[in-house]
Amino acid sequence: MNARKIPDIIIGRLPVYLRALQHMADMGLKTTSSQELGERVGISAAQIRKDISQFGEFGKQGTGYSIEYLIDKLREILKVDRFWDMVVVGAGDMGHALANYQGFTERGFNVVAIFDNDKAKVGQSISKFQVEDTEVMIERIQALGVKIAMLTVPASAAQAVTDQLVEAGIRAILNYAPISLNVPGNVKVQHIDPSTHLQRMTYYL
Amino acid sequence: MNARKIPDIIIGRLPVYLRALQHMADMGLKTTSSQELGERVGISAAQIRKDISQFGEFGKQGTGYSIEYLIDKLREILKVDRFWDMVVVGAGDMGHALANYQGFTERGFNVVAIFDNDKAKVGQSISKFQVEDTEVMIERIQALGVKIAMLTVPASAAQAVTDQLVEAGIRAILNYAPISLNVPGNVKVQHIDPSTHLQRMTYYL
DNA sequence: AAGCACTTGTACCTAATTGTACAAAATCCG
DNA sequence: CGGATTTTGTACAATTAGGTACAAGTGCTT
Repeated sequence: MNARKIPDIIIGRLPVYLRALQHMADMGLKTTSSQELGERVGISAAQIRKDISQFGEFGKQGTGYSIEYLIDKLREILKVDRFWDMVVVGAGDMGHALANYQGFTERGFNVVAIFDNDKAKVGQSISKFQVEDTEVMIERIQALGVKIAMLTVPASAAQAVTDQLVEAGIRAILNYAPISLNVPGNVKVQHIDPSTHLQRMTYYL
Repeated sequence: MNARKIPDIIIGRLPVYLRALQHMADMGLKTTSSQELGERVGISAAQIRKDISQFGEFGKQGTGYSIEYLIDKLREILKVDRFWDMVVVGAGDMGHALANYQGFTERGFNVVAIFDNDKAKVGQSISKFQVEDTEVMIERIQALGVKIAMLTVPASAAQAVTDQLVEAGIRAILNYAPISLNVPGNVKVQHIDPSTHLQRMTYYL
């Protein structure tokens, strides 16, 4: 992997390739081509070759890519060749769903705690966790050394909680609250807002 | 709104602007500028002006934009100046969360039914709905005339269910299953996969 | 062993996207 | 009331992203 600055748009496609490759591996496939992978993910073969070649020459002419090898390389590039601990903030329906979600493990993630500011919810069991009070959130995050948070609080509380998360040392936030968050430049945010995604499609209906 | 082909990347930003504007309106603000809006959503002022100007001259020099007026225009452009009925497919944790979610109403959406293929779940109550059998899904969707679906089934079932949805006349799918879907060109898909979003951030950690 | 089919990685080209800068319009303020 | 200030919309420039095409390597088939 070279140190040249890679565009974020390329980084955004790598997890999609990785997901498709893992699916192919699960089906018992051993090799694939940019052509085949492209058809699966809906991206041109040339685009895929160019994206992958940013990081090295992982393919073989005539044969294509070894699925297992390419998976290893992509996991290394995306730094998911390890486990990342995460906290969930907000123990509503979405917080429950995320805490229960079984799909994180095979993708390199692991929920370690869930917080809420509602005293009625604190102490409740969700999956294998007990909801903890947001009052202890900063110290708990720091003690655990967690760098990733999933935010499922109401929009009205999201920015204040975000500020706390940043203070606690969180470096990546998956934001389910329907509001744009302001964070320092060294903190990454990804937004998941169903309404926003839906509105992007209604334009075409 | 002129008929010139607008790039999808611009369409994707409009819901973000709209969300921020509605937030500002809720706070009682009457006007804003591309500068202020840009700071809120993390996009350059020039970008915002250019995006908005694709659809008309909605601002006023020296003053900026009337928030209420711009909201109206964006809702019209995105076709959310009306209500869109939606179905949820998959009555797991995520299906529950979406069926219970209170945030759709104010953004132009409305869940009307929820389906699952698990007979044990059929008949169960979620929010104000009863889970229906996927066996009747196609006819129900057609009878209701629904065009939008949210897909929360396991990855292994996702493509088969998608094919059914397309057959039923669904034109937009919000896909929560961790797999790329193949659909005809007249059907839009948006993917929401927390692991994918997370992996896009771990690269930078 | 030679020819054929397949496939990568990249050089080159084109298209799309974003940034810069400013004229023109509107408001503000003393 | 007039100059200073704000802000839009857009022309133009720069940058970024994507498409095309092909040399060269690999394996398969006969």
